[in-house]
Amino acid sequence: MAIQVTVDIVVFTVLEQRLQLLLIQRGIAPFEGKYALPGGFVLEGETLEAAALRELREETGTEQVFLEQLYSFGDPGREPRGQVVTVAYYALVPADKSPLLAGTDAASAHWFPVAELPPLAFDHATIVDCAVNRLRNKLEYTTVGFELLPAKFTLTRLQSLHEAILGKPLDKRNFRRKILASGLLKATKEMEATGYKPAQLYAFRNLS
Amino acid sequence: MAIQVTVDIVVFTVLEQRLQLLLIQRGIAPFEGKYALPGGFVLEGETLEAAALRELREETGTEQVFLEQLYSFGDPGREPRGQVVTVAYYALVPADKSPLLAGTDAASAHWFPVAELPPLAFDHATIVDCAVNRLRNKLEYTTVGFELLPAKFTLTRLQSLHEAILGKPLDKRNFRRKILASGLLKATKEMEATGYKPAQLYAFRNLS
DNA sequence: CCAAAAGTGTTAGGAGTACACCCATGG
DNA sequence: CCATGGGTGTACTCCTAACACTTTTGG
Repeated sequence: MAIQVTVDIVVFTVLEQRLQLLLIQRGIAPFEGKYALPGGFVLEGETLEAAALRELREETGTEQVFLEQLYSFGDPGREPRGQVVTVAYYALVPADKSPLLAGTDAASAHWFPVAELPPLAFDHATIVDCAVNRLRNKLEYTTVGFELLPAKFTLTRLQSLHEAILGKPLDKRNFRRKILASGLLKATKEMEATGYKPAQLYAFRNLS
Repeated sequence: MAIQVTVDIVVFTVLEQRLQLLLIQRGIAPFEGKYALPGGFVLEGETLEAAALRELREETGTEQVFLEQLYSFGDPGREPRGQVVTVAYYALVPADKSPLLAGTDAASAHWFPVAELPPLAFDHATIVDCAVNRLRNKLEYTTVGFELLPAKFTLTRLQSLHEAILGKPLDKRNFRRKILASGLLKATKEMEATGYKPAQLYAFRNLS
């Protein structure tokens, strides 16, 4: 029996000030009842990225997400039914777009904070570790953070997003100085009126 | 026809002050006569890394190398004979161990400076770009540089290695300060006698 | 004594970090 | 007027980058 190729996706969001990811409870053996990453076989004629996007859509209803290849896992024995090489991806979806899950081949899907994951099927715990590390690293030298926010946001919100991903508090003044110095944001003409003192809303300066 | 899985390896060395990589001239169609990366099918029961090491041994006689997974490529059409997902690796071999090639399924294998590569088969030019970028990045925040040198080496040699990989000159005093401050090297009791003023030989402080 | 490569310090600017108070608004 | 979160500046340290001469050896 030949080697088969799948994709698995670690879908991140930040909800309730915590970094969370999407897991699907398996309805069939092996690992029936355990939680696993969304994913499935790559179809012929399909790119790897297209397969990841398709699975994401089929299992979670999510579209228009940031998606990046993570690593490939192919140890014999990682899948009891035969040798399966999986190309892992990670995705970022903003909390306001989290579709909460009109799944088709998912028995049930839920968000779990990365600090409180249930036992995972296959080698998915390894994949998740790899994804969390990648995300934390990339946060420090890229703009991935913006992918998890709505189009307009306050600096406090961006900061608490970073804190949720990194799992540690950041200094408010230093954070603001660094972010503003990067030139990646532009102030909008709007203020966020909720709460007490109104807060400046910023947007990502996508290409100027 | 099912999707198949291969590994391809970008094998780097530094020879004659230049970053070079290993290419094999294909003896069979498709792309007969063109140069390609060493690689081949993953066998059942084999890990991806084991497959890469096996191909490296079979095609180049190289063992005991630094090897790291790079990225996976699976676009339909990248391989005219059918859909093939390849997991790309890159390897570093010190110039003094470069075996210069008692290949078996290689019609002929040669080192090429990365700046002067011939046209490559399949999507191997993309894979090479990806590997060169990764190597240059990793050089700046890891110890991969040491993998390309013999056990004992002078600082000048280490510097010219970095210059060859990065493709730009470095300041001698700043380079030495930074490397020595990292604490990764220890001076040996030996000097390199070749040439004029003898130079201190250093070794990588592997785990202390 | 000359050619060749080894080795060595200082300064200036930028980035990161630590740290505490006033401001605008809604109730 | 008070509770809540928004917003701001300074000082220190460390890293980076620019830059040129002396030393040791072989021939």
